[in-house]
Amino acid sequence: MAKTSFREQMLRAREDAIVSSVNRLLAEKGFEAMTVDEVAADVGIAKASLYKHFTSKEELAAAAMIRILERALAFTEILAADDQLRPIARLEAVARWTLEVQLAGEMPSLPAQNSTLRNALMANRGYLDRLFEVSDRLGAWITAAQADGEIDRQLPAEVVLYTLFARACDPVLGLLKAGGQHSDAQIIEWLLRTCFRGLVGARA
Amino acid sequence: MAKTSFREQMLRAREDAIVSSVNRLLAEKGFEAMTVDEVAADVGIAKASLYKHFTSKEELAAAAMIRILERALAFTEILAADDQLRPIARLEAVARWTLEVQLAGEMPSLPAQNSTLRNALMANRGYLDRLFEVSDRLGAWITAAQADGEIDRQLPAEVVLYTLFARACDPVLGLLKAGGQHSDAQIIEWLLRTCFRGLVGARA
DNA sequence: GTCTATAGCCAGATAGAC
DNA sequence: GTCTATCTGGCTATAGAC
Repeated sequence: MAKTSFREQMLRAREDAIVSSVNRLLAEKGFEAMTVDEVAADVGIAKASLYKHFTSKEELAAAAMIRILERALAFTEILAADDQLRPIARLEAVARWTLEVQLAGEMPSLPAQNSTLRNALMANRGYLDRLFEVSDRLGAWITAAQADGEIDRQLPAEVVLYTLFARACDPVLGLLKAGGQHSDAQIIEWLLRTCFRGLVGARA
Repeated sequence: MAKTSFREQMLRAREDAIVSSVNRLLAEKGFEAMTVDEVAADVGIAKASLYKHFTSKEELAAAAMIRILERALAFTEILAADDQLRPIARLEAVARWTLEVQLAGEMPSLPAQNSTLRNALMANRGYLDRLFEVSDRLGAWITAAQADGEIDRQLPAEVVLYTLFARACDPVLGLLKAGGQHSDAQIIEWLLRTCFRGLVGARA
């Protein structure tokens, strides 16, 4: 098996620090507004050193996207391990998790259409593999929840899946948070409610 | 009254053409990805001529945002004129209208946080006035619909308003449209359904 | 007010010493 | 692998002739 030298550990730690900075800056300002100089300054190294680890700005962002997808995968593992949970409860838990990540300022926003970032991601096997894996897991829970009658059977699973992804970077959270009038917990409850029960609300 | 010379009519027509191009390009690629050269080429005039009409790229975008808000205002006028419509029906009609505009490729996306565009818009009286006017009208319908029990009373009107604004540029529509599997009408029905009734759907 | 040509700037990427 | 210094290209904005 591969020997992990001290040198390599340091390298990993540094790359981890880089990805953390990128992740935060992506969440804060988005891909276009984030500059590589900023990232370097935030990490505390020279810009040229960044390019020894990642060959382009797009690859930097891709690393952050991959990390958040892996965090999502890890969370779904935890949910999957609890066999008491019904599919709808798992979906709600995932949605809640995405909102919490967003509130923590750690959710990089979805790539805009037709950007250089989107092209890079669509050509990045590591990103796509993880995206598909997350989609597969959620997709299975969605169809199961529809079988239970807990998710609208008239909606294609695709629509439900895309909606959950979109809510993970819903600007509504940022707007409410910026207002400063409400607690984080309250905001999350409202957004979960509008996501699953709609603006109309419960009609039990 | 002000005389509208032929010269001035031509000027208005040209500015109108400019704003149309900007609007379409904003919807297609967003503010950062859109270049002034592109706008000029699309309109068919030189870039320097653009700057005789609008003093900056931000002002170009602001003009497009103002136009879409005025279109929204005009649509609310029509709805307000029909006194048979209940508040919830008006809100649904507005939501449907925003989706139709989005499908037509005419909905400029919401300004990202902390961008130069956001700063410019927040300092633009014409934009803010219209934004507030739209918000006021929708706000009145929202509280009325809540009084009717047709919109969730547990949600602050603010949350409902922000959600409607956010759905006007929901990436889900673009994803479904890009898939090419479904008709425009079908996509709109699904998105309206998830917006008002949530992923859980009707439980009548 | 329209054009061509260009200034000025900024950000992504690289050279080359250590 | 890290640094400083620099290259390069693209974009906003403007000068100046007509």
